[in-house]
Amino acid sequence: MTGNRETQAPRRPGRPRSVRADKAILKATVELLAEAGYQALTIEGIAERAGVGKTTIYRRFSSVEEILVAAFGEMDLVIDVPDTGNTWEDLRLLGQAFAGRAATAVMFPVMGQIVGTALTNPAVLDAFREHLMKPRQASIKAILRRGVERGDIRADIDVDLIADLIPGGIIFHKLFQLPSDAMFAEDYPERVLDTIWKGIKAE
Amino acid sequence: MTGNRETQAPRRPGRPRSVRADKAILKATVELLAEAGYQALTIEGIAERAGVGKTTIYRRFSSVEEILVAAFGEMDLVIDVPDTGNTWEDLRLLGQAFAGRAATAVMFPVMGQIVGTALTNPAVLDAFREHLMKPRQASIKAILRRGVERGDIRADIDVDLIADLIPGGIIFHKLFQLPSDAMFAEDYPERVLDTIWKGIKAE
DNA sequence: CAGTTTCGATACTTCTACGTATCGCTATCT
DNA sequence: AGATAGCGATACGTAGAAGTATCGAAACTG
Repeated sequence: MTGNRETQAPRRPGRPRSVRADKAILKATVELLAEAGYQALTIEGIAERAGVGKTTIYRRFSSVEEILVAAFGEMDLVIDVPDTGNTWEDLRLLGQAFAGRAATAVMFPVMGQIVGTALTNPAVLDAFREHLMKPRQASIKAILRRGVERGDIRADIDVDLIADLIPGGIIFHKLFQLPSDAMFAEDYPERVLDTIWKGIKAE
Repeated sequence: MTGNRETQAPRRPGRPRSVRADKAILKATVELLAEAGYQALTIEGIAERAGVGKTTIYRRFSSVEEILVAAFGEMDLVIDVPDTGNTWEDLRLLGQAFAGRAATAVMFPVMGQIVGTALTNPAVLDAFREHLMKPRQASIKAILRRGVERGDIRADIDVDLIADLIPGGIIFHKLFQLPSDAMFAEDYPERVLDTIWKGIKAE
């Protein structure tokens, strides 16, 4: 068997691309984004931070947006879904984790800027949604479905919609209700949950 | 009475600032933002569009962000609150108007970019929130309070929270659930409302 | 009318990032 | 060993916008 060159490893001649550089580029991109925001994302800045030549980046990507899409693509994060046996409590824990992480960081402005780029480059937002948001919503859905099975939650609810409503209410509050420098009230996620709960609980 | 120079009209000598230029600058800024997004907002671009010299802008503002804050400050928009006599129907109309306007325009990316600037300049987001978002939420609150008075809605609900939840659920869905190029399902605001309604209706 | 300030226009310097080219070196294939 | 392609580094030209300076004209005050 000699003819496996095209199927598995095309193996062009010459020095292979550095896997180390691959990783350094994506890592530097994410770090810069988290620390300094979207506007700090320049090819030159990424190259410097990654300890990599600009050429090395241009050989792989042709724009910052392409790098971001690739970085998000490797991020499929795993959310550990709480399972206390109590559906309400599971949702509360998830909501609080969500709010806590969000309140801390540069996360929200960055999310805003990602949404902002959708005007010229939808791919970035699409990748963000697919790899960063979907897993979070999937964990909410998992809890909701479990609640339905247990009989805690009515079977006729729209799981997808509830999974929008919980994080949506929390995020919207932070973005467009609270002053920029304010934190969440500690019990806010719980209050959101309380209101929604009345609309979805069984009986 | 001779000494009113400081209280009313300081009236410096020389040619007065052109009110026409004032308006043209703010108008051009808002139009550029709506048509081309935040990144198109440059002093030079605004000056050209407003038919005004750069000097004229720098005499009034020292950054694009300052112009934006001023522009938002003049925008206190009046939302006409529907009053059909039916609380649920009032909310549905408002939600649909909201979603309709949002689906059309550059509105969301722009909102995203405004949120994004909060990282370096909270004043812009604060002005946006104060003058653009608050009036919308005020109209939701007005409907909710009327509903409570009518006895359609339970008296112990958290009006502020519900006023976050309705637009929050709708916006979040558009931003982080739908693919970039997708429109709202026509009945989405209504479905959001249905779910929340179960948690707030009287009896 | 004299004095003052703003007007729009234009020119100018500075800065930042882009994208390309070139360097000597290195890693891998045949 | 020789060919090939990637490596980091550096230098370069280009482009867009920032911010400043200067101009003659215009709009007010006293």
